[in-house]
Amino acid sequence: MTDYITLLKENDLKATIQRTSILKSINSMGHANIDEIYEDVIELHPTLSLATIYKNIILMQQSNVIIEVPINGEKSKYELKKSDHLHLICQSCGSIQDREITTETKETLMISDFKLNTSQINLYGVCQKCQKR
Amino acid sequence: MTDYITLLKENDLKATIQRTSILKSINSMGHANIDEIYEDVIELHPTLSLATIYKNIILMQQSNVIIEVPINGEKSKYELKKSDHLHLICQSCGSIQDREITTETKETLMISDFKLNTSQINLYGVCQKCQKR
DNA sequence: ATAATTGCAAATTTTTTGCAGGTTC
DNA sequence: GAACCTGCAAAAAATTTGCAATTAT
Repeated sequence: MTDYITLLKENDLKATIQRTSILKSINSMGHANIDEIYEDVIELHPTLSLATIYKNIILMQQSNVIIEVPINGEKSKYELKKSDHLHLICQSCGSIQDREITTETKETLMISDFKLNTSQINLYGVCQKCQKR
Repeated sequence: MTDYITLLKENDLKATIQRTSILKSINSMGHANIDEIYEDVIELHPTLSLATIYKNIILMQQSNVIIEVPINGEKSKYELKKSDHLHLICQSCGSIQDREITTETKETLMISDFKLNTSQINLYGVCQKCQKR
């Protein structure tokens, strides 16, 4: 089980209940936007405020504890920082799946004269489940 | 020179001055968010309202005349629909460059059990100009 | 002539801010 | 104990809506 307290401290953030709750919530959903996090988190902590979520999402993003996943026509979602991966976004059911970015893909994305920092690959389409309907 | 009137009519949208102005504006900037479009467009059409821009961005997106480009930590930008390409986003100066998506890259992104529709590839890093500083 | 579009003002939604009280280290 | 964090309420920013007047076809 991931130790959110350690994760936060390693990044010079105080380990508050609010922060560990937000991280736990994001992790359980995989990818979630502000409202989804809020709805989830107040189940256990009814007094946790939206303002606190906004403030912490910004902070934890700056510390690279979480990553923003902007999505066409929707509010950005957030995920825990993990190794490089791409997103399969189903336009039918909205589900998001992670997939490894292969070394071959990475190689084809090397571009001269551009010092690559992070890549963001979102593939929009129809997931397996929805294809079967 | 692109003919925005034809483009709009082909997509069953009436060719109003407001719409052609918005398209012209997006094209001249390459990529622009709502506010940038507004600032640009009122130079020539001071009465064109923000509400009209919002309404039309949504409409023209639905008709696939323009494409949303969501960007980490910023408001989405919009670009004219063109052939598949990826974005090089400079984290230093904010510039956005288009690059062709090579067939090799496309091949490595074929994923079984996922019916791919559109792909969105944003590479964040430092552009050539900024590297030289 | 008809149906669609515009611009305005108002309403709604989303995000940010300031600060007193509480918590973490 | 010092510095930081929270929750509230209020402020600011972003987006949407309704409608009368105008415009495109």
